[in-house]
Parts: sequence; structure tokens; C-alpha cells
Amino acid sequence: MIKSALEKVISEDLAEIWSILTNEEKHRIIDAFEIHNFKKNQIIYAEGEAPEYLWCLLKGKVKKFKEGVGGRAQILRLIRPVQYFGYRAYFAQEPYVSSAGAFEASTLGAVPMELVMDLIRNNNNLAIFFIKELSRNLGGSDTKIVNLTQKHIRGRLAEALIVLKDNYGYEDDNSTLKIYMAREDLANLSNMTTSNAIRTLSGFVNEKIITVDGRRIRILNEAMLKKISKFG
Amino acid sequence: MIKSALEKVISEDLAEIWSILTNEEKHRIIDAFEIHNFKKNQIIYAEGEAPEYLWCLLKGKVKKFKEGVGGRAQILRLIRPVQYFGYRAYFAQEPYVSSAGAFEASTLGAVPMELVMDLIRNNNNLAIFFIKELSRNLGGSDTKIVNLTQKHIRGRLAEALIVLKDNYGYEDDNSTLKIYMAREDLANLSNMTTSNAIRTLSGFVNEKIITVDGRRIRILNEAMLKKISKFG
DNA sequence: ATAAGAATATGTTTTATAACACAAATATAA
DNA sequence: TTATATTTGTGTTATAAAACATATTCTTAT
Repeated sequence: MIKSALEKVISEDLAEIWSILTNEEKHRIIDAFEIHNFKKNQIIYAEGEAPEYLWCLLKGKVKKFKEGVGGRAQILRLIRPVQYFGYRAYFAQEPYVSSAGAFEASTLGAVPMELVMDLIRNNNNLAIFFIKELSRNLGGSDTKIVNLTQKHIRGRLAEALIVLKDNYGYEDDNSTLKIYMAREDLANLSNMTTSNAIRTLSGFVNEKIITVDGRRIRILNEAMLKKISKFG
Repeated sequence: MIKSALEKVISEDLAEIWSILTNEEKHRIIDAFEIHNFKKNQIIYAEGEAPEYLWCLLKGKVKKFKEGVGGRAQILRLIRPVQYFGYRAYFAQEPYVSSAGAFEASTLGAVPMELVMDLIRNNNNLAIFFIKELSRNLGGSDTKIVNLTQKHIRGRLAEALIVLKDNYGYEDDNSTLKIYMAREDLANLSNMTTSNAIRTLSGFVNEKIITVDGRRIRILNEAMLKKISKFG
């Protein structure tokens, strides 16, 4: 993918954030941003590093995750095109507390945060856009704390499957998840060991709630998944 | 406490947020805010309600918490004077996802969020203040997810004690925590049952890491607590 | 002052989930 | 292709933490 891809997104207001900007502001971004390609499983940035860019995912799928005790990772957020990330740590004036990596081959635009800050300082609507974005993320993070700490394994995995559907949607058959992730990632998303993710997934298959073909997951009974996610 | 208390905070720049405002803006807030007193354990607002005010804690101690499965609560954040809260849900344009309650008799100022939004729209530095505040909270929330899901009971309780110290500090003896909370709250802060909070606390007493006298907790070996919090 | 209720403390049992072990299937590289 | 590594699957064991039970101490109200 070449630079024109992001230019299109920006100039045609394909994402809420850009519709806020004046033409002059849009051009400042178009002049400044750089396109980066990442391979499957490649790290975009790592915990502890100094934040520099606002990343815009143009194509592919990205995970934000954090390494915990004994190298176990927790996936904190899933990114889809066209979404933005990487700005929180810069705003907080601290190093990254989590890492970002590509699930699959992905194309991203990088806008220097200095420029973003400059735009924010001069465009109040952009500031308000980020206030809303951060507020929504914070609410989601607080909710996640309770979900991950209080639900049992089945509830957490059911929830993860719903999250995957909400983020990446279904294939044309209206039931196959449009993301093909390793069992380990599924485990890291729902705070359990890989063995338990596999085992619990098999359980769902036996109960005819889903079917599984390698990394291809078809959801047969979404209502039941939501029920399990809610009650256990 | 009477209204002049918050006037003092505002006009004398006792909190970072107000130093950003012009005198005219400060007066708009002083004219608009209301003082509310809450008794020990009284709810300030509850999950599901529509957000209306920016709350400013002037005196006392406040907890933000969220009810989970089976009525178990998770304490998400501790508030001390002079800190602000209650604005996230308004910015996100959604109902509260968590509740706020007073640990002890507390005095709060309530500023209508409409006014805050109006000030933000006209004062970019205030917008940037909230961006930074939200960003820091989001980082903390993400870190908390990993701490609460991956650490074992001892680590979580040790961490909670450090958090209490960081938030409310020590008494004049430089070792007694300046907050006296029920074991149940301690449990809700560190994601465990009340029994296990009591048991683990006793363990720390036996190991001469702390002493306990009712709700009075003295920390004898802070370094050891940090070590336990980090490694196990 | 006494009773009733709440909070704290501690021992025992049960259970959910991690840890471990190993086999089979699949992907990757030489 | 064959070899090697990685991922997936499943059974078994170990263990951390919840659940339960009961006693004791501390509060609060009458």
C-alpha cells in the first residue's frame, strides 16, 4: 500500500477524526505522515519505549498487549482499520505501558505526535475528539477489569469470542469470525492458559455453540455465547 | 465545610486544574458549583446513572467501584483531596460504568458538566489538562488489569497496601497508613474474598512485614511489600 | 448495660484452573 | 522431500483460592 491510501482516508473523511480538521490541517498531516508495513507477528512498538507517533491502522489487524508475570501476555485491545492508537502514553508524558503487534501483515500510517499536539492546541474540536476517545477507552478498560477478574473461564472465553465478532465481524456467511488467531492469542485475550482455551473451545463445540476448523471459528449460537458471557 | 472552602481551592490555585483558568472562568465555576456532604459509606453516584457533575473531593476519602458477578465489588480507584472524578462518563456520552462512594464523611464540590464542557470549548489548556488526566488514568487501568489477573493473592494484597500508601500516605509516625478501611474493602481492592484478605494480612503480620491493630495498619517493611507485589 | 448485629479471625473442604506430560497434527525450513 | 519446529489436543496431577463453617471480637442501638 502506498501513501495515497492514507491521503484518501484523510481527504475523504473516512474516519471521524479527520472530518474535524480544516483543509490546511489535513494537508499538514498528509505532508508529515509516513507509511510503515509490518509483517505477521511483528512488533510495532514495545512497552517501555518512548511514544513518538500516532499510529493509524490502514490495513490488517493489530493487538495491544502487556506482558505480565512469567512472560504471560494480556491482550488489552484489538485494533481494526481505520482506528488510531499509540497516543495515550504521549499525552500522559510517560513511556508505553503496553506493546502493539500485528496479528497479520498490516499497513499503518505514522503521524508525529508533536504535530498532533500542535493541531490539538489550535483546534479545540480535535482536543474534544481525543477526550471522548480516551473516555470511552477508559470505560472499556474498567469494565474489562471486572470481566477478567470475576468471570469464570467459560464466561471469559465466550466474552472474548463476542469481542472478536464486535471488532472484526463475520465473513460473508454471517457466522465465521473474520479473524484467524492462534489459540495462544485467544488465551491471552481471555486470561487463561492455552490448554484451557483449547479445552473450553472444544466444550463449546460439543455444546453446538460454535464449530471450529483450525483457526476458523463459526459461531452457531451467538445468543448462547452472550448468555454464558453474562452468567458463567 | 462551607462554600468558601472550594472558593479557596479555586482562587488560590491549590489544584493544577484551576491554575489553567482565567479569573473570569474561575468565577463562573465559583458561581455555579454546589457543596455536598456525604456520610460514611454513602453513595455519591451509582453505575447506570446519567453523569451530571464534575465532582471535586475537598475533604474525606472516596472510592470508585464496580459491581461484578454475584454482587462482588471491585474497587477501581481511590480519590483523595483535591482530586476530580465523575467526568469520564459525561465525556464518553454514556451512563456511569462504575459507582462512587464515601469511605468516610466527605465534602465534595459539584460543578455542572455543561459548564465544564463550555470552559473546555473555550480554553484549550483545560482540554489538554483533561486529555492528560484521562491518559494517565487509562494507563493505570491497563496496568491494573495485568496486576489483578496475573498476580497471586499475596502479590495483590501487597500491591494494594502500597497503593493505599501512595494515595493517602502515612500518619506522623511515618509508618501507619492514613486510611482505616474494612477488610472487605481491602479485599475488593485486591480482588479476593474477605476471608483471604484477613488470612493474608495475618501472614504479613507473622512475617513482621506489617502490624495490625483493628483497622490500623503499620507498614514495617515497605521494601519487602514491594518485592512481594512484584514477584509473588 | 445488655442485646443484636456486624466485622474479624481461623480452620476445613471443595473446586476452578494452572501446571505438567505427551501425542497428534500442522506449518516451516533445509 | 524429509526433518524440525510449532501449534493443537487431551489426559492427569497439583495447587491456589473460593466456599463453607463457626468462634470471637468489636459496634451500635435500645
